[in-house]
Amino acid sequence: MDYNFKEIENKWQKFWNENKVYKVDVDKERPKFYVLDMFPYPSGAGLHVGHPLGYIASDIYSRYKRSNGFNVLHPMGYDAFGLPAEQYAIQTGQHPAITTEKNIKRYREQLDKIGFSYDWDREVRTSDPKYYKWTQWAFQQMFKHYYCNKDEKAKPIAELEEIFSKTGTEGLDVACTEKLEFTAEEWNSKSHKEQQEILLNYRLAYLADTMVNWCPALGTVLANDEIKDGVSIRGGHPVEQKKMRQWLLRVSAYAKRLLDGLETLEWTDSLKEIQRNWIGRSEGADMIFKVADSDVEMKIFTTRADTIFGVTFMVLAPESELVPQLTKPEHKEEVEAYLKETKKRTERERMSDVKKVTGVFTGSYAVNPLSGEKIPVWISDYVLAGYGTGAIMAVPAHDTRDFAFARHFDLPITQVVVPEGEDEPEVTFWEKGSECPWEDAKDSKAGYMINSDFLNGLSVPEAIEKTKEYIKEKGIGEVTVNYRLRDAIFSRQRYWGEPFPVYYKDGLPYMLDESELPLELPEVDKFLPTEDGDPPLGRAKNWVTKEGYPLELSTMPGFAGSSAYYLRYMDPHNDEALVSREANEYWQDVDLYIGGTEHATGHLIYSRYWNKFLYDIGVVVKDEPFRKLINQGMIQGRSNFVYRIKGTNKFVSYNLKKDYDVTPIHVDVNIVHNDILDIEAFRNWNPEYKDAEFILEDGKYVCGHAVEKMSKSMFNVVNPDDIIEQYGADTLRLYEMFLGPLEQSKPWDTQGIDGVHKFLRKTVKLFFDKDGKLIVTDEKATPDELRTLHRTIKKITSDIERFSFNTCVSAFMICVNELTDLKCHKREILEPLSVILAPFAPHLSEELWHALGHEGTVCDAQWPKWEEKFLIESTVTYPVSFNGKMRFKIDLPADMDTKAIEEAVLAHEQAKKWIGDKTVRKVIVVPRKIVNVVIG
RNA sequence: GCCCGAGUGGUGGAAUUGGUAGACACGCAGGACUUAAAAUCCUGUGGCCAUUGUGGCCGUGCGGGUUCAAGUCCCGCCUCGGGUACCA
Repeated sequence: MDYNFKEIENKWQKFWNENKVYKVDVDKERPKFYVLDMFPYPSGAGLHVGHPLGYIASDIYSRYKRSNGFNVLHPMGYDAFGLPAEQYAIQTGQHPAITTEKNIKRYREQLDKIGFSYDWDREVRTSDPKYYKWTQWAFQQMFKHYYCNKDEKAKPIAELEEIFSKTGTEGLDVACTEKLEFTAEEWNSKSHKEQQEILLNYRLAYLADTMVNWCPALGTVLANDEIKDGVSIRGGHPVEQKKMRQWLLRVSAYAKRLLDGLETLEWTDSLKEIQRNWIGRSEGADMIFKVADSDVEMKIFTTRADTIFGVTFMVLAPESELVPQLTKPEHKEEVEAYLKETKKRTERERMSDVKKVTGVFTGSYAVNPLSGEKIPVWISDYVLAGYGTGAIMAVPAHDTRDFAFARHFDLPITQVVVPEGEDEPEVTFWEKGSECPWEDAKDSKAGYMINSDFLNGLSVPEAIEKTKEYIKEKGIGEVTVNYRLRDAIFSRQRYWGEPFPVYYKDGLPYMLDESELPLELPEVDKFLPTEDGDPPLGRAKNWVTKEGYPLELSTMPGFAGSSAYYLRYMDPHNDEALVSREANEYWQDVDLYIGGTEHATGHLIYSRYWNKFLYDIGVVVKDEPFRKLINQGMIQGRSNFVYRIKGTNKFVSYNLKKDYDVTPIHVDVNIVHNDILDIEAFRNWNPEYKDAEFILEDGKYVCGHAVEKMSKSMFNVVNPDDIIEQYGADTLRLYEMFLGPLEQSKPWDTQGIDGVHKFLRKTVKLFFDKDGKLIVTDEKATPDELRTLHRTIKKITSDIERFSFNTCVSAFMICVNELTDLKCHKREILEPLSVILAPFAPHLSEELWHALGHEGTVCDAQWPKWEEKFLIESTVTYPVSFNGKMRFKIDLPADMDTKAIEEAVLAHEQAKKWIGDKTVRKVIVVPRKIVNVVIG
């Protein structure tokens, strides 16, 4: 029978749909399993062949789990707010909701063709008011909570107000923007407005004046993870620093828990490492340096307090609040000029000339708390205001940046660590006027201390310990931990996002009442900023509350809607809560999450933060949202080239091009087969090539190729619809898996797809003859057939468990090849085979399952168990090596003991040849594996 | 610079705890069927040498090491990919 995949796939997709085969509900009788795909942004280009890779893998795993008796939640939805639809709206005037709807429709059509087991009744869209009601709600909850460091937990802001009114900030240990100090009396005597201003310092969602990444081309602020190399990831536009009043989320409050939580997760080490680096924990000390002839104190953060005797100057960030206090009148002009200069430099410029050393002296001197020495205080933009305290102690002998700065401004250098493996040099101090003995800062991770008073002779770790103790004792500092993780800027000056449920009264923000949620996105005449530079929402009519108070004009960023979508899938139609207690207690968390690694520092940090907050306020039962996470690799494009001889319309074949001066030109991969150009199709492809001439080799035009990003401009986009049209969805599914390990990036090359398609046809042939008649018999299976089947069940089961889907496909091919050779058409073998094939090729398996006489879906068939008894063989073929080199094979009984094996091997005719006149020194026998004879 | 990860035939890749390197597929070559082509089926296919046949040597980025045995473990390098970058 012909393998009529079109008919089969249409038939069963219809069946699944009509019978709601993939609908799931809470079922306390069965264990749950939650498999999630990172939901897509529905772009105008539609899906290419790289997108479904992860979806196919998760679908296989979902079906496998279902067959093993689990109640599997496997939903899909759309991350529907976003810049491209809005940029398109700006250009064309078409409302982004319309564009988005259209794109979603196309995505859905494409997804449906692949045969996924999604429960579409649970679909969510982040741009749906019913959905974003809960995004807005969560934001309001963050506004209403603060973070208590002692209990490591979010708490209601009302509790903080009570603390303030009773004891002020005395003994307070909470997350805040700025450390404030006031008494209860002071708090109680403040006006309501003043109190509200102060509370913003503590709220988890707060409004603050902050330096932001402003992208003029997009007209909006961007978060750190939305920028790379100083330009926006979306569109590649330049970004500059600007101070603006913005909403922020106090993600930094959760830094410790976000870091510690990683230990409990089954994520790849590399992904955990990326998150660890992003969170950036460093242990060190805050130390106080007094300023000479002044009451001012400088607080600095250092991880190397032990090098304090090597400090020869101090540096402040230009933005530091201490700058005006420490600038002496005679240096004022110079300092102000420098500050003006640094402000002008955008982030991008700062990056492009990293090596350029700039700075200015304040005129002040600080006093080293240990040595009592007076050292100059400088200002330089190599010190960041946002990290630590915005001030450092400089140890030029052991820090590259400090060293460069010292050399540039001729500041003295004192070596305090002799690195491991080096001898103590004669000269350990340098100052202006003599030749500098060093070319660069010396490594100081390991070694011993010199020029350091009571630390002299100690090893580096000992010295760190001793200094910490010392500064604690003397009260000149405290041991602290610093995190690199910044609070997330949460405002975007754009239209197509969630409106903030916020209004303003007397310049202060207030939350709308929960009953007024969702606050729906208003209509605007244009999707551009207003003439006054307000965001697009400034164009909306009546964008005010019932009482007439103005509403917030910014909208929320992309990560807002994706931060809790996995919770909403558990209970997608609930109007009373983000997720009901019952649904959340049943589904708990995501057991398996599959998606791209590009979300490592964005979505995967924010949603962990979001989830932890919801956990703190009792909305969800799990502290971490994604227990196991797999990053699927990228599918790259495989481009093809033709070579045009310069100045002509003549093209020369790949292996002949070296004799000509040619320009390589991308050619559509869809008109190239196995690197051979379809010349007719090429002439029709572009009018420019209508009259093209060719220099052929062996009568063919051979194209060149290269692996590049899959994109329209490279003409290497392969559309899953085209593959399905030609080979069917089951072939597409198998081939995507067959390409290689899931986590690995690999180029898409349609060559080779024939192999898996042939495999499916061969499978069909085990069931039907060439007239389409079922030839399956009820005959008893032979040991060989049973061994093939059970070996395959074992291999497939264990390979699915370790997400090795490519080897599964090979195992199926081996199985079908063997059964074909055995001419096996027995139900006893073929029925279990159709069940284990179902996760990979669900359409064909469903067809075969029904052909075998079953009524219900193959999805609910019990996963077969392999039995070891069928795998046992009576003889083992031992490879026999001599000095580690395999020379011949010998068949021996499986239960033969070591001694007998040794004798049998040595008695073998071939063994004599290899031993020759040499002596047998040793014989190693690994039962059922190998024999190695050591001769010499 | 720092931190991860990876280098295996012409190609994608396999080898799960150190135990027959190259499974499975693509491609290529030869053959069968066919008027022909497509499809299908069969055979061969890491390199080098030798050959009537049996065969031999080399071989998992490079150089060392551990081991009876190394693609797999250890040390040093090279190349590519990813992350991050004035983070004190």
